Amino acid sequence: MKQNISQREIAHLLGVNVSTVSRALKGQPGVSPELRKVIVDMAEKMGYRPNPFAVSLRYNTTHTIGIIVPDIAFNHYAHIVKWLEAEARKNGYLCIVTDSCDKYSNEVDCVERLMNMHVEGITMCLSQETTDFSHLDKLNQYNIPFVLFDRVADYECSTVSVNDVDSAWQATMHLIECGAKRIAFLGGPNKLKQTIDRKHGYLEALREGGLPIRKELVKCGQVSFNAGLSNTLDLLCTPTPPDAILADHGLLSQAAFQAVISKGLRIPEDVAIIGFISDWVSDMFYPRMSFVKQNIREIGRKTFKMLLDKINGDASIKHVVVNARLNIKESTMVYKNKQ
Amino acid sequence: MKQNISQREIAHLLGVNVSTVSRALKGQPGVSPELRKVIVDMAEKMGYRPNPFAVSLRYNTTHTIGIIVPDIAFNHYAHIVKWLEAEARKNGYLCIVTDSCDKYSNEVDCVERLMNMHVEGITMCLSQETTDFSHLDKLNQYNIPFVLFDRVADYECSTVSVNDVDSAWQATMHLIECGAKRIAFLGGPNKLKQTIDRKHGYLEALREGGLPIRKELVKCGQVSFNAGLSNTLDLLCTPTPPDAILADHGLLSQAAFQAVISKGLRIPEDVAIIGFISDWVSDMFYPRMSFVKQNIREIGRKTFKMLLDKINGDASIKHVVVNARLNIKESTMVYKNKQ
DNA sequence: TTGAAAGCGTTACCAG
DNA sequence: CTGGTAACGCTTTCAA
Repeated sequence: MKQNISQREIAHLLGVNVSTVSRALKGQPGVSPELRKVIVDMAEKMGYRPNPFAVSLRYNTTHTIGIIVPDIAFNHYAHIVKWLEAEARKNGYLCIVTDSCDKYSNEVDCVERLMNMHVEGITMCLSQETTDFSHLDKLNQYNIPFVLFDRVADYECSTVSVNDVDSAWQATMHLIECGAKRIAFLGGPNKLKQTIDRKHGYLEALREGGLPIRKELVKCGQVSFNAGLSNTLDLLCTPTPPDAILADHGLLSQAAFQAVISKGLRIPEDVAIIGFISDWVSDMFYPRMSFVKQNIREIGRKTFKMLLDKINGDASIKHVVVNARLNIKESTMVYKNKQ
Repeated sequence: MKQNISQREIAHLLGVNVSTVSRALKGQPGVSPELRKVIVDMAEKMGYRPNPFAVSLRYNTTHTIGIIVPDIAFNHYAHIVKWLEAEARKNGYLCIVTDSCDKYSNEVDCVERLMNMHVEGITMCLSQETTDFSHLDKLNQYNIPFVLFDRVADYECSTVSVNDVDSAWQATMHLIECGAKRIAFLGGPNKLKQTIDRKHGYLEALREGGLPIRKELVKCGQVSFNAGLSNTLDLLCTPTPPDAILADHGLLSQAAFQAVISKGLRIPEDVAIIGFISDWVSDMFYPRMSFVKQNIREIGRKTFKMLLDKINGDASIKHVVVNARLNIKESTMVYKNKQ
């Protein structure tokens, strides 16, 4: 049962000074080759590991970043975390992962805990509730680098996001081309920028496509499976239900799908569906769901890169957009001629 | 732009000693109420945050645990991480999450990095390749507490797992009761204990159910979507294909489902499928997939609890089994009378 | 080439 | 009740 061994102990055992041990182990000049070998061998033998806290204390650096996601169990975010972690590892960083459960209060708490831990930087996806940015102000005050990804906000800071307006526009246009006349938009909270942008793209497409904008076809609410389910059921139970649905988020897409099925309606003949989901999730539906394909790996890589640059002193504010594109599957493959 | 402020600086500003500041901020006795208030107010005003590295250095404790999963992007593991993180937070711990990508070499590296970080404990799900446990030996040597979850091994250490043998037995029995005569087992590597156990349950059930054991219906290989796909296709392309499939892992379940669909076969009429997946994943399939329901939250909670006990000095080795039970959906709802 | 000592921020012990 | 100081493990500067 080994104890943590320190440089001092090695020095003591060898009858040399700690500073010599330090130099030898760090490969710094100023130690004779013979002595160095003796020291290195001893360190090896004793299972020496540098104490990261002593090093951190000295250098004020931790080689650690913080990640905050709304729900680590949801595949979209988990996937991004995977790539963030992969990039972090390549660059010698460890990731402290925290989950806000999509709640603002938790998000604030996560920031607080990560600040207390003195992570070198933070990358986060905002909760759906977040409209107050004082926690981000705090990060700025303390000069802690951070980058927002996926869900960004109207806040002066670096971001990595998806072309929300345009991809929603494309999705809606596609539905129009499929012959849909009554396209519903199933979204998150009205205050969430991601939803605002995607809704904007949707509305623009309706306008350009010459379809009337019907307020009753726009259903925004919580990003949750249950909210998505009941909102979709509401849509379907009106006298003039939608013939197509654009869902703003993976959870809502799944909920919409199930709601439609549960009403005994056919996809895509009765209702076409397109959502913001991953490809492997799309494949699980029957029929497979058309979706807005986001380059998740790229989001992860770009986000980490940007954060690393900031950690290394880049003070500029950048906005990177990782383009998403449509991927058409059976859930929208229909040519309708209604009304 | 605030700098990190130290107790020393506060002491300096107030013309008192650091030790007094320390006592005041820690709420320890031995400071007059008035002075304490002055110090606390000043600390507040200056935005003082204790430096965790100084504290760690002092106490040799980090309030950090390490988590190693085979694939953080896969919902089953991501879900467990969610609950682990939730428990950790409640207890004042942060989680360093690492992803082994189901590779042994990465797993060893993750252990190494977490040890270097001096996490207080590690909880991990082994990679499918892991048959050498020298990295666990190392953890024991250094007296670093750890707990294995989900995938455990024949190694003397604390574990939290699912009743693999029994749940596979139940699943197989269920298929037999549905009238299946040729039940295939789609599993992970033959050396993976999880697969061994589940296969064992499957074979036992066949025996008890009076069905012959057919070697050609047991397909074990990589745990990956592609391996699952090709193995299932192999099964389906034989002259006497299976009429039911038990899949050993979520990825394999999904792969099996798609393989069957892609061959134009009906579920469950031609091939019934049951897998080890989560409920929300089950719901996405059409027809919904019968599954072995694992209590993921309980796995997370029990694992963290056990690790925390170890950190607090409990040296005993415990094996907790979180029971899983069948959840029957449409993918096996059929009564066949074949042959 | 090697040693001695100071310092990073915090806490604990001992004096006053 | 308050101050001084040593200690945690490591690095760096200065001196020998």
